[in-house]
Amino acid sequence: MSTLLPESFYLSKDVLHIAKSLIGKVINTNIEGKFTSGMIVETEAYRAPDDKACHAYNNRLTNRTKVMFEKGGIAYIYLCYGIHHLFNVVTADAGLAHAILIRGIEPLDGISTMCDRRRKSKIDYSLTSGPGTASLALGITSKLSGISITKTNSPIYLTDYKTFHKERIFASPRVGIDYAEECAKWPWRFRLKESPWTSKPN
DNA sequence: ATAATGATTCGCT
DNA sequence: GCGAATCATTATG
Repeated sequence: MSTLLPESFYLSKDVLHIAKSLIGKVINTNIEGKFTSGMIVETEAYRAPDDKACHAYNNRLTNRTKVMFEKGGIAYIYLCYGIHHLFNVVTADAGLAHAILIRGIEPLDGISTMCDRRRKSKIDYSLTSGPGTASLALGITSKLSGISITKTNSPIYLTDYKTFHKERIFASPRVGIDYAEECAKWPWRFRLKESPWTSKPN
């Protein structure tokens, strides 16, 4: 059996370290009576105040970003391009706006439910690769932003699963953040090497 | 109160 | 490869 990731997991280390550690962990969702889960294969770290790509750059505090300033172990979910609900894990102590975007998962349980939500008749590699589609397949919406992810009775929680050697985790620049100038080059995107469930290489 | 925009995806070429 | 879809969030008046 896999064990629940405790709150201390999100507080003990730097967000970059935790982003790497999340590769191989499992995200479980229990939403609208349906249980789904998948192994995380791709993440990106966002770290205020000096990361221009982070919504909370320079500790900008708004109604949306305030969730990131809370203590680690909760979900930060927001709508992008008016269509996609992107799921992030908040880390670090209260006052530090650090978060990790989940960009890709490998489906494990509830695959038929995920296909329904994605309006696909059968499973393929596009089912959960990419932050918007992964959230959709798992049933995650922005209404759930701010909830705890460290309780098994929560609609979203993470569990331990596999540990990969660091040689199998590939770091590269983040995508979709050209506006962030020099920060756009920082290798804060982490992928499981040779996993077909990640979005394509940069 | 209003207007601009984006941590994306999908369908067409 | 390119562009549209589509709306909460944000900054500004």
